[in-house]
Amino acid sequence: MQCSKPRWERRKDARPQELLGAAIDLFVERGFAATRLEDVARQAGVSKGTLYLYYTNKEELFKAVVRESIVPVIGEAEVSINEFDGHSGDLLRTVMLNWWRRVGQSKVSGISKLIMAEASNFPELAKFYQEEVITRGTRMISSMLERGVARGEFRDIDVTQMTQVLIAPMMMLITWKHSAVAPCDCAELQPQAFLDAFLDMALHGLLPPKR
Amino acid sequence: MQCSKPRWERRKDARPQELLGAAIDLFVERGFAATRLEDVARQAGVSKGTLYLYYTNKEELFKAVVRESIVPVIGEAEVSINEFDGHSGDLLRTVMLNWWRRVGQSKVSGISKLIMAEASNFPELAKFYQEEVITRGTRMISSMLERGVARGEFRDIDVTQMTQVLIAPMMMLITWKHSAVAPCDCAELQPQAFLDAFLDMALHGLLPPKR
Amino acid sequence: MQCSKPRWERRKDARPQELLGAAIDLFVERGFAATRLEDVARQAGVSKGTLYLYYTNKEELFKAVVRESIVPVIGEAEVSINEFDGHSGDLLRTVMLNWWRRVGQSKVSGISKLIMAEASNFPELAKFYQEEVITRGTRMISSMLERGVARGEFRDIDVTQMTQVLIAPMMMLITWKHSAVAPCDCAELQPQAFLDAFLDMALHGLLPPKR
Amino acid sequence: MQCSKPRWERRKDARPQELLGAAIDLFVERGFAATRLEDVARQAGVSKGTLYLYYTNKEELFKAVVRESIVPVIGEAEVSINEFDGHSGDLLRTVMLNWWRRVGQSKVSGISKLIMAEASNFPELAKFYQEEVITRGTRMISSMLERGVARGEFRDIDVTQMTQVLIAPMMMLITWKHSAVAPCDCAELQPQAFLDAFLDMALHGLLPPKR
DNA sequence: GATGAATGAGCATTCATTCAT
DNA sequence: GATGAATGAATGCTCATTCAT
Repeated sequence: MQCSKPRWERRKDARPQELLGAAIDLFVERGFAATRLEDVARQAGVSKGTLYLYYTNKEELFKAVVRESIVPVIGEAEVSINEFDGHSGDLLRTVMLNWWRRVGQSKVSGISKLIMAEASNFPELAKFYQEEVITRGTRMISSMLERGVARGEFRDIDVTQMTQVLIAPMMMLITWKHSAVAPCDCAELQPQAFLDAFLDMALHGLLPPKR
Repeated sequence: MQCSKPRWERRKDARPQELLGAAIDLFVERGFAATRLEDVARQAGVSKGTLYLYYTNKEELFKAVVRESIVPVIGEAEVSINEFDGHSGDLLRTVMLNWWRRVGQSKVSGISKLIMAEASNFPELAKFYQEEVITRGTRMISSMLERGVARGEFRDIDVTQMTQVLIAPMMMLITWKHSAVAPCDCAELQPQAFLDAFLDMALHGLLPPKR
Repeated sequence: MQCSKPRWERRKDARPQELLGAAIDLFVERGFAATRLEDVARQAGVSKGTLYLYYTNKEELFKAVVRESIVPVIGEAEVSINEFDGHSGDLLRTVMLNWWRRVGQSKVSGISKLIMAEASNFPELAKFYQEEVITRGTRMISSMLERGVARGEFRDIDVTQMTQVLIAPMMMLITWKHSAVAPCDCAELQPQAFLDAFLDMALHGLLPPKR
Repeated sequence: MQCSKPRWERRKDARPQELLGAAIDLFVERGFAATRLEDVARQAGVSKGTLYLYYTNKEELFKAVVRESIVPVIGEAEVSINEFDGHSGDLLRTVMLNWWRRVGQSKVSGISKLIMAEASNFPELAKFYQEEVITRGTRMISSMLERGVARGEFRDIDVTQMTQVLIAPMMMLITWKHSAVAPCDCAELQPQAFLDAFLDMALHGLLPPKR
């Protein structure tokens, strides 16, 4: 189980990773349109031309970043939901806090923000992201709500709308985190406090009426 | 009896409105960076140069759009809050539904979305918007929460965090509306249903514990 | 010998003067190409359109400035040369120092500098200036040299070349005065010292050999 | 046996020279502000974009032209002055005639003229040129005068002023050569005759009084 | 006469993409 | 495979001049 490849060949295999790493950094920092491929190449230590050997254009590079960074997180969450068997409120809280740790706190969250910001100027990206991320993520939240309602742990809510209600603050948190403007006089967002406040309210509001 | 169209028409008084109208349309449709001033001018029926007679550059044009479209709405809301004297939950609901009618449902909402998306690439705009809109809007929500707590109509919450919790879904709704990606399989968001679901949950969660 | 015209009518007569005053200021400060007619009009207290009532375009305005400011000085010098009857060296010194007082020390000198700088981009102006100023001025210097040679007060020099030799430092002084670059480490040119040094050397060099 | 011309040719090493060559031609012909970079590129046989691969902007291109064309001449002159050991009058004559051959007679002289003309509109260029050319050139002339005075070969003159007196006609000659206006009725300047006349007079005037 | 709103050609600079080496 | 030189369309902004009022 050794790695007998010579140095430069290992490097060749590593190229896509290095490029994706540079790409995510810059996309997150500047957005899709404002990121220059020359900067991506330079940061990855290769030439502009090389970048085009691996990704046919800017959009394909971006898609690769999404596949690399976000899609796997969703897969893992789907699995953990299927395996969980406690109270649905706990499940919801766990999944959402986990998502915050894996996505919200990492630079990956910048990709989500960027998509919200720029997707309308790049329809191809919008379509891709919708299919690969949004739809699957939404279905995941909905399934937890349905589980809670079915098990009598949640009120009888409008699942479609409540799904969006639950997603919205998480996405907004991300947006604020990456956006130069935010609704707080203080210099820093306090995401954890925000999440606590939100989940507290939300789970409180989802509980079925006491008999 | 000829009526040859003059090369141009002198419309000094109407021009700013025409230009702002064209500008808001295009800014909302394409974002700040992607909007070409030549297109704004053409849509307003004037030449590129004319636009510069009224606004010194792209950023000033954008600021004028904000002053024209968003700032007044905030002013009105501030007034109506001061005059209200019923239950704070009703006040909150009223103000937020009203904001949705005035901003969310109009193209003005596109400006808010655009700012979240692009502010970090245009620090000057970020600063302007933060001061003119975000800070004032945030203070407005907070004051309603404080009123509710003071009058014993709300639980004793963390006002700062809860303010953000309340703002988040509204902003997210706007973002989705303008974003080409959104967490719904259906073709259309249902903002009204979303708002109902959210306010329902939020006001439910804010109520003080029954004695 | 009163001036019975009403206020606004006197003003109308004064317009050309006001415009020329503003024009010379700005041409001297920024050069021909870089001067904006809008600024000239504003400084003269009129509208852009008005300027075009008096001067058909930028070049004509400039010509008027030259006619107003430089041409008369040459006329006066020609007269005073004809009337002088002392030693030609004294005449030369007198005329050149006088020219420095009338032109070099006033903003008029900026026009000469500007012409040297920009004439090649505006052939029409070059032609005009050559005819109205350069040729006449040159002839004037030459005539003094010829007078000196004829009267045995100067060596038997190449008049054409010496004319240029005498003109050159005066023009250069003007150029430096208006030029942002100059061959002195000190902050200020000392035109008077420069002139003294030059005339000293020149008149010394023009004297006929002592028998 | 076809020989279709490629869309472009890769000439990295030659490009800077080609671009500088085109740049100096056009700067000299039209001045700094009036030279369009697109024309420079076209004359060098490349596209606009290529120019920016080598020079970050118009000012840097201009600085490169100066470094390429004028600065070396000054360096050489400084060396030859240090090595000379005859009469200071001969040194002065030699250096100035040499400068005329190397700068005055070539298109390089156009750059000096251009600077005098436009420096005040481009402060950055003025500063650069002052430091790289004017100051060094001035120091060079002064040092020759000081040498002459110290060795008793020149009168005891005001070196600072005389330095300017000597520089002035040389610069003026250049200005006239490139200026579309000049104090001669004939179509052509006769720089050589002018220089002879001037140096004759100047060196004559610098000699110490005969005992 | 006066005004100033309107025009539109003009220019420096950027950057995704191509392709000869 | 890798390089990076070259391309050229795109865009914000300026200003002399025109002309309806």
